Amino acid sequence: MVMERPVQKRTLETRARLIAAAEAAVARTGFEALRVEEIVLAAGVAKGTFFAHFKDKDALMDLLIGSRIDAHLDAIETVPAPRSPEDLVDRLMPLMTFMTCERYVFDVILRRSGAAAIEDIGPIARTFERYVRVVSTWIAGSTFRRDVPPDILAEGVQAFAIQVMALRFCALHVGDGLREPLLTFLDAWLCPRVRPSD
Amino acid sequence: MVMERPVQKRTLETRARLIAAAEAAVARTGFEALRVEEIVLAAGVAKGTFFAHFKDKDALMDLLIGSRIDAHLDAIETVPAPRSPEDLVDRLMPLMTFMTCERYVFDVILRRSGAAAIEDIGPIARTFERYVRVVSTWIAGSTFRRDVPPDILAEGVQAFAIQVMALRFCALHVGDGLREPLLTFLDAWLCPRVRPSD
Amino acid sequence: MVMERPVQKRTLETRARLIAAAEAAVARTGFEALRVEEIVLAAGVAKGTFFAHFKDKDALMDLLIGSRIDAHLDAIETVPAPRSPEDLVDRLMPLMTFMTCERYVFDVILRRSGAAAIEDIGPIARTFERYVRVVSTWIAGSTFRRDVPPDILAEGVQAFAIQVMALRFCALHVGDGLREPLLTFLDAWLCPRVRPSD
Amino acid sequence: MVMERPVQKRTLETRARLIAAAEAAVARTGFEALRVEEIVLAAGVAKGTFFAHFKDKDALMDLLIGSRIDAHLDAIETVPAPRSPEDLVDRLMPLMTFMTCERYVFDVILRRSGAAAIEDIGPIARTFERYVRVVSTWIAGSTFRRDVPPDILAEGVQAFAIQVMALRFCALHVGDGLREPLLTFLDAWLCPRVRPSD
DNA sequence: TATGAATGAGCGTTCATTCAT
DNA sequence: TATGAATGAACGCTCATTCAT
Repeated sequence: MVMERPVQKRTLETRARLIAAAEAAVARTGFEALRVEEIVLAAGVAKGTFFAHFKDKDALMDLLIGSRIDAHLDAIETVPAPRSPEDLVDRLMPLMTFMTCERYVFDVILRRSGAAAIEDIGPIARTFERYVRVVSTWIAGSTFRRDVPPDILAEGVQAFAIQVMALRFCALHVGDGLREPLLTFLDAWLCPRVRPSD
Repeated sequence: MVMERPVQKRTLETRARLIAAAEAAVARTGFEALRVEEIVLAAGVAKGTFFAHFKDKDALMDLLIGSRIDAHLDAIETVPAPRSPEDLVDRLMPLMTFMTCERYVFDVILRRSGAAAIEDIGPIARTFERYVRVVSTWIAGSTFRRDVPPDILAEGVQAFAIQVMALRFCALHVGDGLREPLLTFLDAWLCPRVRPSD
Repeated sequence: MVMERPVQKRTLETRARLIAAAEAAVARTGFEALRVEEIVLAAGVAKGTFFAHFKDKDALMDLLIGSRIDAHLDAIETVPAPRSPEDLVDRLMPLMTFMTCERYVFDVILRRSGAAAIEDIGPIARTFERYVRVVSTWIAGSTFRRDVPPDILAEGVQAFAIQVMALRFCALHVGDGLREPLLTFLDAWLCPRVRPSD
Repeated sequence: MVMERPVQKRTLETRARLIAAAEAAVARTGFEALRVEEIVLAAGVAKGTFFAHFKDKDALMDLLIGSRIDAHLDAIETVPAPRSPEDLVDRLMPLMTFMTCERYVFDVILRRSGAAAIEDIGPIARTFERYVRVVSTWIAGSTFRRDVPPDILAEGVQAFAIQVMALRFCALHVGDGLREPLLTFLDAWLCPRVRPSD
C-alpha cells in the first residue's frame, strides 16, 4: 500500500521559490529568454533541484503560461454571457492579447495545446478544454445558430481565434489587429444569413 | 547603376546538388533526422557552402517542406473544383496527410506559416497564401453559401484544417482521423442550414 | 630574356583603389576589424583581384602599418639629433604612440618585425632596420657612452622601446605612460654612471 | 554570506585529465598542432566540459606554456646566483630555448605576456613577473652595476632576452644563436665600462 | 530532496584563400 | 588581370538534462 506522504513544507517552499523566480525573470526579459540557469540562481537552488520539481523546462513553461491563461478564463467566467459576436470577441480579446504577447508564447501554446500522450496533458492543454467548455456553455444559452451543436461551434471559435492570432505574426498582416478579423469570422460562423437554399 | 549579374550556372548546380542530397536524406530518415553534415557530405561540398546558400538549416527545411506543399497544390489545381464539402475534404486530404506526416513537420509549418518580417516570408508562408487563393477560387465558382466573401470562407477552411490537424497530435483525439472532423466543420461553415430566424 | 613589361596604368589604379579603400576602412574601424570583404566592396573589385595585388591580407597590413611607421621615421629624420636621453625619447614618442594605438597593431608589428624567410621581409621589417640605422647614426654623433658600438646601443634602444610598449598593454601597468619608463631605461643604457670599479 | 564551497574532487580530476591529455598531445605533435577535439577525445570528456574548464583554447595554451616556463623558473631558482653576465646567460638559456622552440609558442608568449585586463592576467603573464623578480634578486646580491635599481636592470635583461629571441625568427639572423647576442647586450647593460666622463 | 559537474550532438561561424572561368 | 563561388578545418557555443554523490 502506497502511503501518500504529505508533501513537506520545504518542498512546497522550494517549488514556490522556483516559480516566483521564474515569474520575476519573465517579467524582466520575457518568456523566450527564460533560462533554467537564471531561475535556479535567483531561487538559490541547484540545477538538479529544478528538475526534481519539474519534469523539464517545458513543464514549467506550460505551468507559467497555463496559469496566465487560467487567470484570463477566471475573469471571463465572471462576466455575463455574450449576446452577439461582438460581445464574444470583446470577452476573448484580453486572452488573445496575452497569447500573442510573444511569438514564442504563441508557439508554446500551439505546441502544448495538443499533447503527445495522455499523461503529458498539461495546464495549457487543460485551458483549451476549459476554453471550449466556457464558449460552448455561452453558445448553448444564446441565440446563435442552432443547426450545429454548441461544442462544435465553440471549437470553431477556437479555430478562428488561432487563425487570427497566427496572422498577427505574419508580416503581411501586422497591424491588422485581432478584433476586426475575428469578428468577421465569428459573424459568419455563428450567425450565417443564408437563404434556406432552394 | 548596379548591373544585376545573372546567377552563375555553377551556383545553380551547387544549390541543386544540396537540395537533391537533402531530399534523398529525407526520403531515407525523415525530416526531423535531417543533418547538415549529412547533406554536405552527400552533396560533396564544404559546410561553408551550405550556409552560403541557405541562411540556416531552417531555411532549407522551409524550402523542402514548402516545395512538397506546392507540389500538392499543383496536383490540387489540376482537378475540377469541388461541388460539396465532401469533395473539398477529399481534395485537401493528401496535403493534410503530408502536413501531419511528422509532428516535427507540422511544427515547422506552423512556425514558418507566419513570418516576423517581410523579408523572412519563405516558401511555406507563400504556400499558405496560395492555399487560400486556390480554395477561394473554388468557392467563388461553387454553390456554397454566398453571404460571406469567398476569401473569408477560404481562410476559414484553412483555420479548420489546422484545427483538425492539431487535434491529430492531441492524445485525446489520436486515431480520430482528419476526414470526419474536418467535414463536420466544413459542412457547418460552407453550408449552414439555418432558418432565417428573424 | 624576361621583358620587364611596364606596369599598366589600370593595374596601378586598382592597387591604389584597394589601398585607399583599406585606409578608409581603417580610419573607420581600426586595423583589427579590417576585412578583405570590406576592402573589395569599397574598391569595387572582386575578391580574387585583391589577391592578385597582395600576396595575402598580412602583406597589405604590413604595407599599411609599414608606411605609417615610415612616415614617422621621415619626420624623425628631419629633426636634429638628440643630445640627451630625454631628447631621444621625445623623438621616438610619436612613433611609439602609433605602434601602441591598437593591441592588434603592436602584435602585427612584433610578428612582422622579424620574418621567417628573406623574401618575406616586408615594409615593417625594413622600418625596423631603418629605425636602428637612424638611432645608430644619432648615437654615433653623440656624447653617449662609447664603450659599446652605436648599432648595439641602437638595438638596445629598440629593445627597451618594445619592452615599454609591451608593458603598456599589461593591465598592471596601464596608465604608466611610455615616456617615463623608457627614459629610465635609456638613461641607464646610454649614460651609465658607474665608478670604474677596477 | 556566500559560502565558498571547496572545489570538488571530481572537478580537479577532470581538469587534470584534460591537461594530461593536452600535454600528451603536445609531446606528440607540438603546441601549434594541438586540437581541442583531440584533447577531449583522449581525456574521455565531452567538448562542453572542456569549455567549462577553460574559457577557450588559448586559455589552455596559456596554462600549458605557462607551467613549462614555471618549471624552468623552478630549476633556475635552485642554482646559485650568477656572478657574471656569462653565468646569467647560461642560467637563462634553457628557458629561452623553450620559448623559441616553436614560432607559434613565442607568438603566444608575446601575446599573453601582457593582458588587456586584470582578470585576463594568466599563467604566462605571471611568469613574466616572476622572471623579473628572480633576476632582480640575483642582481641585488651581485657585483653588477649599482647605479640602477635591480628591478630596472632585471626588466632590461628581459627586454634584451625578448629582442634576441625575436631576432632568432628573423631571416637575417637565423642561425645567430641566442647566447652570443644576449651576452653582448647583458655585458653592456650590467657591466658598463665607462670612464665617468665628467 | 538537493547538489552541480558533466553531458552531448549538432549548429553556425569564421574569413582568408583558391581556382576555374 | 578580373571574377566570385567555393573551400575548409576547427572553434566555440548552446543549454536543457542527467547522475553520482
